[in-house]
Amino acid sequence: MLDKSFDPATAETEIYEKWEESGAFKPKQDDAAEAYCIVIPPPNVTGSLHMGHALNNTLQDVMIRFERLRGKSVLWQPGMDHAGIATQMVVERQLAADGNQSRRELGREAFVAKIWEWKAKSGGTITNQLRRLGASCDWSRERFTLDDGLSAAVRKVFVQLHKEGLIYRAKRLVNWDPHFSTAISDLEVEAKEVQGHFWHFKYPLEGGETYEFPIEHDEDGKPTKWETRDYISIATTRPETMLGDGAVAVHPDDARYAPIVGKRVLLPLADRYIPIITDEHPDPDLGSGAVKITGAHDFNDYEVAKRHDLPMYILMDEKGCMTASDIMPAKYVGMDRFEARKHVVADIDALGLLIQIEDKVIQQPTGDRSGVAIEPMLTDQWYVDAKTLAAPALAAVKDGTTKFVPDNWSKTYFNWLEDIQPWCISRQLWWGHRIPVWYGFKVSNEDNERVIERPVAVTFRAGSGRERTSLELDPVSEVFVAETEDAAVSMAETHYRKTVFVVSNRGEALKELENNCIESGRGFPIWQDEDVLDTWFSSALWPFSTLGWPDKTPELDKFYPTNVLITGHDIIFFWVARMMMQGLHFTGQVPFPDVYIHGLVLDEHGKKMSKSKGNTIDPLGVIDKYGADALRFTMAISAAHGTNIRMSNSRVEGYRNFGTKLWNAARFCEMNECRIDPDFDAAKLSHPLNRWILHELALTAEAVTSGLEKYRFNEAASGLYKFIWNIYCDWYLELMKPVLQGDDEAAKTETRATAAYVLDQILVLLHPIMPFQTEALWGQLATRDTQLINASWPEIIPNTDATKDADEINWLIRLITSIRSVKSEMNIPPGAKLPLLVAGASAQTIERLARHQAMVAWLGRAPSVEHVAEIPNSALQLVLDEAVFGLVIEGVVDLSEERDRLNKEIDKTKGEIARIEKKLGNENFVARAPEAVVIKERAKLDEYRETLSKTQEILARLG
RNA sequence: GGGCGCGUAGCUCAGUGGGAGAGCACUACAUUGACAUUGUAGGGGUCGGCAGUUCAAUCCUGCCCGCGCCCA
Repeated sequence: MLDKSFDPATAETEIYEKWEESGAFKPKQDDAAEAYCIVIPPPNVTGSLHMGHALNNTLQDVMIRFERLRGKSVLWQPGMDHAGIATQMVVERQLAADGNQSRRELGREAFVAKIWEWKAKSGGTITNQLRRLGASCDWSRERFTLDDGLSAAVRKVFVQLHKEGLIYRAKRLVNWDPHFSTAISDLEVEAKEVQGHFWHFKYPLEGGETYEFPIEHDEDGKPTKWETRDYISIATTRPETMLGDGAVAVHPDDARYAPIVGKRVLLPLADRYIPIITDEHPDPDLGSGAVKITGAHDFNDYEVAKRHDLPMYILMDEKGCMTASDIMPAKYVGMDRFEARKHVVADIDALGLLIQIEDKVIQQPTGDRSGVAIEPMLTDQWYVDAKTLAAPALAAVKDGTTKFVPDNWSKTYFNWLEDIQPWCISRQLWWGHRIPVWYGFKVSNEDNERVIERPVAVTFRAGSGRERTSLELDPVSEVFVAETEDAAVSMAETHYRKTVFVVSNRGEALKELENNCIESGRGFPIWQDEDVLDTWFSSALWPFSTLGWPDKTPELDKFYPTNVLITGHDIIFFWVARMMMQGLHFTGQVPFPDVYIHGLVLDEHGKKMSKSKGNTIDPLGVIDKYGADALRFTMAISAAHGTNIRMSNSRVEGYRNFGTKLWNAARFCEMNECRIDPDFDAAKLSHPLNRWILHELALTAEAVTSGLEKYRFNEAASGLYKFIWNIYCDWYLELMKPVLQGDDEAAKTETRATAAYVLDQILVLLHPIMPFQTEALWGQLATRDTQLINASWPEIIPNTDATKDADEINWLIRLITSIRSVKSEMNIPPGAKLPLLVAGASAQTIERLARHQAMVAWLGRAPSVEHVAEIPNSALQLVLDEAVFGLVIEGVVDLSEERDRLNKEIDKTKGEIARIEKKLGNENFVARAPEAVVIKERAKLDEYRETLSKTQEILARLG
């Protein structure tokens, strides 16, 4: 006997372990079975399950379980990425909290060892949380982006792209995060609106020159009043960068400044002269229309500086502190940039050159992890030629090889890829894939021994004095790009034609040089690039590196390309585009033909959930309270194409109740000895009730199947909800009761078997969305040697002959509903047993009434049915198709109430008739609408007219 | 400024070129046998506004109003 309800807390873990232990999550070993594969969008190793994960993984698991039930050989490939910055941050914080040495004090090797320790202990909590959700990943194949195999793939890709000229080193402006002291990608920068200021400064013209500047204008914009100025007014939101200005720019059409274009101004504080140039960039209507140009610290200015070949002065070190003492007065050196800002403003003011300070809301570029203001910085970094790789990735979506679902997201994808910038892939971190590049000194050609050592061209030096190879423009390095250190050494040896040895960095190499390593015969030192690769560089390979690439593994052969990537739209740039680019380049195939983009999970007020807002809902809390199935069902039924999901406990509670409803239906079946009959044959059913429910089941199975095939999770879920609750529970089980209490043994046997069969199929159909409870029922309702997770998806073809049965049962349902409705409207207790009269019934109705008398008696509370010539006024009357029914009540009918009720019916019917008559009265409609539509309308009109006249007759007879 | 999307019942949201739907909430009634994590019945909407296409528009097109997200 089943318990009164399902207890997720005790059952779910047990069920999950059984699945996993039985090997149910591994792909079926059957060469004939079609392959189906999804790679998980790897969660971050520091991550813990949030609602976005819950949605994302529910949908993946629904597809995985669905296809597994359909008999495919299914692989859901799980794993995590190493999340360079995030992980380093977590461990650094932990070190600090525990009062340990800092990262720098520990040194690279020891620090990385600490991170591995951390990972072993607390990394990957999310994988256990995914188990709570019911995710049926093949955990035996779990991968991590820093695994040996995946790391080898990363190195191979780097080396090959470099050989092909698609990876190169360049000095460009990057987004620099001064907190983490690393470059970050555009996508890791958020524009945050903050209250800032617009500082207006005077830059005096060289030699005290003056010009006439218009200060008043007439209606046509013509200047009417001028003043004499010996300066140009500029405005800036970042005063500290003025120390690195290379010019002042004005728009070429800006007549106000025409007289002074080409002249020079004195840059205050820095005491340099800089030119006034023209460029399209300044907006004449913004501020004074004159813009200071700081090429090394602003993306727009950088472009201007390049166009005009202006000098670019690097003002800050990796921590955002002022440096470069040859450019600026010594007093600023070492100051934090915001401290320097205060001083610069004060000093300008002291010179009498501060015009005004305006309040201004500014879009502050902010590091999404660090939360500090991003500093555009001119540095040497490694870049991927993303534009070249993007071309095939764009084409594959344009020609439909890969489809976005819903399709409108392809536009987002196109917009980004069409305007893609070179992808900066180096990060100044310690946690990640070390860049497989080794450097050595350049040597002169003559003797191939004399090292050419020149000072670096641009002083960008770590505040700590630490050597930073990759950050310096270093034209004196030889570069050896290789997959392994051994390969790099042998490349270098070939190059130098001498022995080569590896040191840890350039400083070490210089020391070796001083110690005459070459002369002594020890050979040439080389050292590896100290930087690591962007985490996304490895994630981009995920769909094939996890399957074993570059080895030709059976898994790669069988499961690549994968079938679908399921993810959120915020990740189109991060994942989808990059996986497409690398997948196409290295395998020649798209990584997935479908990309399903789901919405975001919002809080109940429609706001994005975020820790800082404190409006997050913990999915594990929801699972604890309502069970994983309820959460999953909520996610699935809410996942309509193109919509976000508002999460609230009341919804989850509702779907938990749905689960309980099914549980109790199963319990009812069990109590009534509805057991699976191995010889059950759906085609041989004779009772209309059973033929009808099979028909409804087939329609549902079809709807669920096609819903899931189209990633219309909400349609699949709501189809199941309606069938299970509103058809199977509300009607089938109710209509079944009188059958089971009757004395037709054959009908009882057939009905019991049908009830059990339909319930069994329900469990299969619902399993992808509610795996735990369905598995529990599957195990408890029958003794069997299989788990539901491995059952077979129903292949039911809707029975076209069932229309007659469907009409009949639907008629029965309408009759019972009408009886209940009349009683309710007339304030008669629903339990009151009223004999039923019927007049004008057709042969079919007479037959149906006879056949289903027990059901009418039970659900309609009608102890008897009597055919009469005319329904007397002493009964409540209702019209159903051709027949009129009467409910015999005790005592006298309240005629005025009865008239009101009938009049209401009449008004309703009249409204319908008027609407259809108007339509049919339109000649154009009859002439142009499809014939079927016209016929349908005419038939409806006839029905309504019949109902109307019958109801009017009843009313007339009431007097 | 560019792109995407949204506006349908009190709330949250599906949906469709041809009779406006669900869940929750609400009202009334019911209740010892599958289920109160329930049942039955019911009220409630000019489908944001204006114009156009069409025999027919909540749905297609354009404009407007309001809102959200992404990119610059």
